[in-house]
Parts: sequence; structure tokens; C-alpha cells
Amino acid sequence: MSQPAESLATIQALVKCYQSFEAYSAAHIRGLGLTPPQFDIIATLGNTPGMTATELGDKTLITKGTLTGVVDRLAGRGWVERVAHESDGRCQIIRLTQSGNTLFAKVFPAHLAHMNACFTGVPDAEHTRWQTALRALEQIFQKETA
Amino acid sequence: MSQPAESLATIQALVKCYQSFEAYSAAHIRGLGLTPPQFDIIATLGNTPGMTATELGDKTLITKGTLTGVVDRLAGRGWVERVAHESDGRCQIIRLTQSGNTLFAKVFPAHLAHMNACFTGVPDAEHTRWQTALRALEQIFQKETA
DNA sequence: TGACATTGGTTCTAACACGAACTAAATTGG
DNA sequence: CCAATTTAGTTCGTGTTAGAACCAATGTCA
Repeated sequence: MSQPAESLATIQALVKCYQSFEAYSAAHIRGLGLTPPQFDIIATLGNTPGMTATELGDKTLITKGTLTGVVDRLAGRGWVERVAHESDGRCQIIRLTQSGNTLFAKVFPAHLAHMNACFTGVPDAEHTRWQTALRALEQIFQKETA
Repeated sequence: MSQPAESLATIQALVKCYQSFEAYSAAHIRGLGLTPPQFDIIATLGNTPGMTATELGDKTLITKGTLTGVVDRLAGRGWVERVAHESDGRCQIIRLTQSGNTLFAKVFPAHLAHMNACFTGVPDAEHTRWQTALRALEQIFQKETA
């Protein structure tokens, strides 16, 4: 039986944990000259031939209204471009430009290394425990959303 | 030894878990006619005599620049008010109004119940496991931020 | 006491977030 | 084949976000 107090404590722990991660991660990304959503898009488009805006939104969890603006700004800096879909006149393919690929090759490994740095010395068993817990907790919220 | 792949998997699990929570929680809060930060502030001020903007920002993790705007809108709807601090001329005490208290009494228990609903049948031992994992993971990011 | 740094809040800018309304291009059903 | 619906993206309104510049009140210290 779960007391309300336990649920609350679990939620608080989750929120604090995520905010710590976010602060750590976002600070580094901003240091690279990007915003977190921008990095997310560059990282998602890297090593792919591009994808439609809908697909990109699904992967990054950015809603379509927001995506238009973020892609606009990335396109403005010459990192991504929109090209027509060959068969469906409604879609556009969004993909990295040359300079976008160069950027990806620079910032993606750098950020990965930065994130990895704080996990030095953590045994795999610990990762497994964390992942198991997080996936179970995720199910808690998803079963209700459905 | 932690492989990079494990760190990445842990982070992805954390992000997905948090986003599930956020989606579940925020949808309900918006249904109550509030935004998540607004709810956060109402919940923090409830059952207190009020506090300074700095204190409120510390508790809600809302930066001071943002707080000004959020409090402005809440004050505009008559739910909170700013009163002068008796000894320090720089501070203001932010507190719930009568109507803010009424709102708090309505929405706070409602949201608590909504959050609690998805944890029905979860044993305390499971909560303990989750909290232990989340707090350990939080330390990972905090030790680097310091 | 008087320069100087600190602290508490507001304002400003650029960007993101969500949902709703909108346009254009498919797709579906009769 | 055409009307009705669905789907893809953009636009718009309101609100949130971080960080920097700013102002006024306070504290410090020589």
C-alpha cells in the first residue's frame, strides 16, 4: 500500500534529480553557443539523410508550432535547410547543411564527453539499477496517460 | 567501469521518465486553469504567512526575473499580493489573498489526489528503491556542478 | 561618515512552450 | 469524380525561461 507521503517523496526526488541533470547539461550546451532544443535537433539530424518536421518533432518531443521557430533560427544560421518532399507536397525534409554537419561533428562528441565525465567510476550494475527504476516509474505515469 | 553507452541509456531513461511525469502532471494543472509555475507558487504559498520573492524563488526554482512576471499575473487575478517587508525596504512579502487561499484549498488537494492515483497498489519498498536511485543519480550531476 | 560592494526586485531581450486557428495538400467514401 | 475528412506546417496569443543590465536599499569597513 502506498501512502500519499511516499508518492510525494518519489515525485520530489524525480523532479530534483531531473533539474540537476538539466542544469548540468544545459549549461554546457549554452557554452557551445546553442540552446538545448537547438542541440537536440542538431543531434537528432546528425548522421541521417534528414526527416520531415513531424518525424523530427516526434523524436525531440518538440511540438510542431514550436518546431517551426526553432528550425527557422537554425536555418537562419545556415545549419539546417528545408527541401521539398519528392512525393508528398505537404511535407518538407529538414536536414543538416554542410556547415550543420561540421557543427554536429564538433558539438555532439563534446557534449557526450561532458555528460560522460560525471559518470566516471560508476559500475554498470548501478546503471542497470537506475534504468530499471526509471523505466518502472515511467510506466506509472504512462499507464494513466493512455 | 561505465561504458559511454550505459551513461547515455541512463540519461535517456531519466529524460523519458521525467517527460512522462511532466505530461501527466501539467495536463491536470492546465485543466484546473493554472500553468505549472502558477500552481507551484500557489502550492508553495499555501498554509504559510507569505515569504519574500527570493525565498519563493529558492523553493520553486524559478529565477527572479521570471518570478516577477509570474507573480504579476497571479496578482492580476487577485490570488496573491505583495506587501512591504517591515524592516528591510528592499524586500516584499508575497502571500496568498483570501481568494488565493480559496483557490489553494480547491486545487492543491485535487492535484495531490490526481498524482496519487497513479501510484495505487505500489508498495512502500518500491518507493524506497526509486527514491534511493533518484537521489544517487542526482548526486552524480550535483558533484560536477559544484 | 562616506566610498564600495552586496542584496532584492524589476526590466529587457531572445528563445521556447502549448494550444488553437488557419492554409494547403493528400486521402477517403459515396 | 467530387465533397468531406485528415494530415503537414505555419501563424498567433499567452505564458515561461535564462541571463544581463539596471535601480534602490542595505551592509561593510577604513
